[in-house]
Amino acid sequence: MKNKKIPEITIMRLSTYSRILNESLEKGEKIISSKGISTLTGVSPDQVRKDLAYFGEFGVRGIGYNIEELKYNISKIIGTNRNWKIAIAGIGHLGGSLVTYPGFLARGFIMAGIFDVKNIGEKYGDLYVEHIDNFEKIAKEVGFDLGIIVVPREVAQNVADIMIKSGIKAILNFAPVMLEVPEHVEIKNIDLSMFLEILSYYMSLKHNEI
Amino acid sequence: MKNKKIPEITIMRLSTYSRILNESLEKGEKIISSKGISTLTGVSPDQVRKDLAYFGEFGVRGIGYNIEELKYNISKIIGTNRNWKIAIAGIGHLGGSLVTYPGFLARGFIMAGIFDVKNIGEKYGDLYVEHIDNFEKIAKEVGFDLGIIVVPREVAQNVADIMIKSGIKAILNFAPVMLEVPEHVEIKNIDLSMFLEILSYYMSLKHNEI
DNA sequence: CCATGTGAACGATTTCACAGCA
DNA sequence: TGCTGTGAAATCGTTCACATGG
Repeated sequence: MKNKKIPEITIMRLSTYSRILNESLEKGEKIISSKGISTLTGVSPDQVRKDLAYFGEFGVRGIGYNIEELKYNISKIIGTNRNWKIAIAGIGHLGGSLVTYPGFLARGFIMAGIFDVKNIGEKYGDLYVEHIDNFEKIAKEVGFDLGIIVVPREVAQNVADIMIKSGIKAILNFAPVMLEVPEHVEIKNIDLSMFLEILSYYMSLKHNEI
Repeated sequence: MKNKKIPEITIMRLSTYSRILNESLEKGEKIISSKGISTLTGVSPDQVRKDLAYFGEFGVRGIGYNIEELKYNISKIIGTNRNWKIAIAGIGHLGGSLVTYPGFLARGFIMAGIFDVKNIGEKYGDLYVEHIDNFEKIAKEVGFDLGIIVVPREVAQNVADIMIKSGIKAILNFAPVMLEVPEHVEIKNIDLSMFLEILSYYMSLKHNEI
């Protein structure tokens, strides 16, 4: 129900439900049950219902969920009914690939500015690389909501500070450092190596068991 | 202690500890306390000690942890003391950027094969793009441990099946689908859009509070 | 009858508090 | 004394079981 703190993992699962609802819609389906969602996502039906119950009653007893409606409600919950504007800093290999990452646009995120300290003026999609020193000025014009940091770890905090000063509300950080941000800024750190290391751990575990 | 099931989040934190231990070593430090690790990672000191306690007693009471030693022990735990060989499938923007991702090599992962259905023969680093149809043959020669899937979601399961048939032990999947894999294969799914959606959720939360 | 919504039971993880030892 | 290692308590998340209502 309302007014309870929601675990982040619930939000992650909602994001997954949202994705598979789109796929079901594309297949022309209209109704789905928690069991159906479970099959497509690997999440237990109970869990699916509990996750949704945090936010309201979206289903019909004995029937299931109207897919279109549930999709709409989830997008309202996670905020993807708006079109957040993204600024990305760091156009190395990874950064460059994120600029054109099809998944972002598909979920309603708009790439609205790209920044670096070199290759200024180079074109990506329909944006040109701007110098990071112009971030604040351009942010005033464009109004970025969310920043993605893909710069070397030594300069990541600097870039974060610039973004925050310019009014960015959330940061997705791919640099392997813990960035210091004020209370009112949301931050999510992603270290891609970490995922390989988790797999490494499981592989070692098995190997050592034998 | 030994022989208890370890939560995956503990492994993720070990990976972080490992990273900051490297940084401390580079700065010439020798000893670190759980409090020091806490400062550098944002994990509580209690949590740090509990995480390490799953695997043994690595510290000295009243003193702290020898950094070099702890780093060695963690790398033994998560298996990064070995050099896992990686095959990557899908050399689009994201895939291409992962081939040369500096973080992977830095943590002991070796990019050992790259595969696609087009751009065959193109050079990345010191590897050439091979056709995915030759995966099994090349896997026999090279002995890949771990596969990274960065292909469109429609063909991701196919690619996974090929990798598994060729003896791959773990898969990191960037395609937004739940892949079916046998019990003995480890899989980790990453949907980059999900991270943006989590941030979107927190931004909406705040906006709606006002 | 069927699938949702939800308290209650359970299980897992984190925090607390302190004993143990250099 | 200072910091680790660890049971016990508290918190958090998941699963169970069933009442509810179309």
